[in-house]
Amino acid sequence: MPRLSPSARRDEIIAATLRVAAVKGLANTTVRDVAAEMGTSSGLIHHYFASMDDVLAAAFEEAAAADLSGTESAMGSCSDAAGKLSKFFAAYARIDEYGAFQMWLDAWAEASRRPALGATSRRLNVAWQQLIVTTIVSGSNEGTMTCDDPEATAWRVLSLLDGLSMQLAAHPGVIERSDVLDWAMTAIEAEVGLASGTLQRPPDEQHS
Amino acid sequence: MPRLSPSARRDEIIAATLRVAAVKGLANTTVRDVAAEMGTSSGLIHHYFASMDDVLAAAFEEAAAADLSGTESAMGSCSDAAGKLSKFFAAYARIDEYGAFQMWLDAWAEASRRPALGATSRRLNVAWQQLIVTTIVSGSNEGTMTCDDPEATAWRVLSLLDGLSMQLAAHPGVIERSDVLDWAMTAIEAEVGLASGTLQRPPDEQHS
DNA sequence: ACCTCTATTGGACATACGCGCAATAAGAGT
DNA sequence: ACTCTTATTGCGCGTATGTCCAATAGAGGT
Repeated sequence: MPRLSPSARRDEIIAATLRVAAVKGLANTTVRDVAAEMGTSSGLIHHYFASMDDVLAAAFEEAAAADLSGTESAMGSCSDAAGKLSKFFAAYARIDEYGAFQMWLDAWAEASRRPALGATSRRLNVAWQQLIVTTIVSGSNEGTMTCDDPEATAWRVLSLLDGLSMQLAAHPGVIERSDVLDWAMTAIEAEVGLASGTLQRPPDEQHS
Repeated sequence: MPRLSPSARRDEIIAATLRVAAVKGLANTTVRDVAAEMGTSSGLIHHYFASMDDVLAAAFEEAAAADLSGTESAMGSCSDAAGKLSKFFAAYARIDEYGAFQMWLDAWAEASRRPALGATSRRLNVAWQQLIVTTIVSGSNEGTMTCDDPEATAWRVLSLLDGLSMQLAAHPGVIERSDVLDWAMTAIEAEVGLASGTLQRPPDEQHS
């Protein structure tokens, strides 16, 4: 196999890991799977990562951080706090439609068994929560929102969203995808003192 | 080891599997672990179960069904709907304190990859939701609660509870255990038109 | 007592895993 | 051309897994 620069090879390992994990799940992705996906030897992977735990953590970090920064920049296109929240939910919806939510389920289940993956999962989860917190705070400063405890509200809304999305991913059909967003948006409207229906619901996309 | 009747031995295999799984997690529980826990040989397990998958599915089913029926009977000790809801949350809290929540995380993550486990997980999850639904309906009949859509309310409350508990299990320390129950109970109070604080909060148990 | 059924044993077998390491080869700087 | 660095190989080690099977032992019926 062609000799690559360390950073290019590292990126390719992460990309290959994500391709495998999308099919087999994060927890069931092995060193040999990744090596076969790249068409290289398995030893190469340990030349760049000290352990498989680190590979999985880096891969999860890559995917989740991309989703996070994408959401962050989408929110940046709105100047008002309510508009930012609408963008937040629209971005979240796009992510779990793509099937990326399964990776979060894998990460949460493995968090207590793989230290590096657990630390990454925790950090990114908190980052998502902080996205909501700062928006609520800016809404308070605008005077359009009121909230006693933005930290707690953010955890409640994010956990509601996560819990509902988990049903969507694990038990397809028990609830509707469009309900998930609507319910979560209604919940945060009530939490921050917005009139129900203020936040713009994303169009309900039809799938085959 | 004493020779047992097939049904007794089957039950003991399941019980031993749960004892191990509480510590190592469902996904990481092996045939040898279970055999060692029982003090028997590993071959014995395959005399009763065709595969390890079947053992895990049976164990998960047993544990989740036991938690469910335990909660159901605890709720039966109250005649009023609000009392039943208080019992529901108290029972839920006891379950996730025991560490059984990790098992649900494993089940949700694997649901889309293991059909048997997925079907069991779905069925029991719906049963938990229906526990809330029937209580809300009986509260409506009593005249103590009002709810436009008990099915939707039940999914929202259960998902909030699951989402928050997941943070508790996967990322210890990011939120407080006592907050989880309090937030979920406050949410359902608002959903069914009970005054905030009506439901009895379980005492906050201290751990070492 | 014997016999039959089967619960139970203990280990073999093939496979898979993470990880480490000596050997190889490719590219960059001189 | 020559050297030095290091990306890459290919395989081996130790361990763990699920599954299978011939052999053993214990209990109940006759």
